[in-house]
Amino acid sequence: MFDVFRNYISDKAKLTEKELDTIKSVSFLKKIRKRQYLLQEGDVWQYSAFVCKGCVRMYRIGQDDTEHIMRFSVETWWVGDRESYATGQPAKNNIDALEDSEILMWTKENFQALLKEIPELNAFIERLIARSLIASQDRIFSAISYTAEEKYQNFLKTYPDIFNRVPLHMIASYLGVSRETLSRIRSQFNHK
Amino acid sequence: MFDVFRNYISDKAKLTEKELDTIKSVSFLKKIRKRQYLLQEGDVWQYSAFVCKGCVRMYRIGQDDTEHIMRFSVETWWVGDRESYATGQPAKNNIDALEDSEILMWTKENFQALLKEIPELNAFIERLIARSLIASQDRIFSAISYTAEEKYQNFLKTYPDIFNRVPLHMIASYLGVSRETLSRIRSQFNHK
DNA sequence: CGATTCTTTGAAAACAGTCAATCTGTGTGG
DNA sequence: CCACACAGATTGACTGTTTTCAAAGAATCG
Repeated sequence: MFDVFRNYISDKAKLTEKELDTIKSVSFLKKIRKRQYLLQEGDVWQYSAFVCKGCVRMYRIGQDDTEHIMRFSVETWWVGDRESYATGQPAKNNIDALEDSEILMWTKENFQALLKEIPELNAFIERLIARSLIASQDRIFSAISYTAEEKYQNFLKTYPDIFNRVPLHMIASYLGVSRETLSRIRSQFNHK
Repeated sequence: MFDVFRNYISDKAKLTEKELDTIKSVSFLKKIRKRQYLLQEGDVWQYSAFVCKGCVRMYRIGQDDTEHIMRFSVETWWVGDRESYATGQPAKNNIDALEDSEILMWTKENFQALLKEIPELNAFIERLIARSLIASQDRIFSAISYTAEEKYQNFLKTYPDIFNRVPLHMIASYLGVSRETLSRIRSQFNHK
């Protein structure tokens, strides 16, 4: 499963075989079943984690006890609660698996050592975080400026690899609309 | 005006006087009048910028030609289009002044040299970016899970120093609700 | 003071949410 | 292999919220 990571990073950061070996040597693979938690609200997230196989979601519980999905991660996406990671505070988020999944993980300690040791990796992670910020900004813009239908269309366009893989009511949750509304938007669109 | 920055950073990063002098030596101060642009959509943003005085906003124009405010920045806040900065691509955002303002700036080139030269500064900026990501996540959660009233209450609580300083219709724009709705929410709340 | 910007209010229409029922497909256990 | 439970998707009727449009009142600024 490390090969998924190796393949992913090959065109994104120029790492030597030795560096990859080092990265591999401190990694470990966690297999989780569908519906199993990777992180529960209240626990502290202390890992870097990369999805090699499967699909997971990160979500928060709102006042009304409903789930609000912050993020989906499929193969070759990273996953984790950055807030808890950065602050050491208990996580506000839950992470669980939507499919049987395999997650490549590093402890925070080990990963930070890698970043110090391998400047290329460090630079790559910086670019990753920069892109993450851009994606967040775009999602905020979508949330405050798009209609429900536009949000859905935009989701399809932005995440074509996700929308046919996760339940619709979860996409609705991600977009911040009710599942019924999303269902109606879709049927409207199909009648054209 | 550099003293505003000096004072701001003193308890956030341990910098020597010499380092501060270096940082100051490559900085420049830009004074902008109310309504003046600091960045216009289509231009490339190539600076790091810190608000010493005044208040600016960053916004995007939606399909329907309406402004959607992505961010306010007042004294001791940073401002800039990170996406354009990171990618070198034309900005999607506009930045303009809501009050006469004074902005401490560095060119991207100079600032990156500073980051290399002063590890403490680099570490501080990393923490800053981490916090920025956390704030973005919270805003996304607010956008997809709160009612309009909750969004407003949360804004008041989160940015008490901003809400009585910028026009209400801009807060409405920031929250993604119409100004009329925000006005009604406020009057409801006042009648208690 | 006049012009502009900002805020509020009213009424109607559009929109989205809720509740409840139904329909579908999937998978499990008898 | 069938029956059943379960998760997911859809639909209808209703309710409630938000937007839109229009107008008018404040506040601010030159």
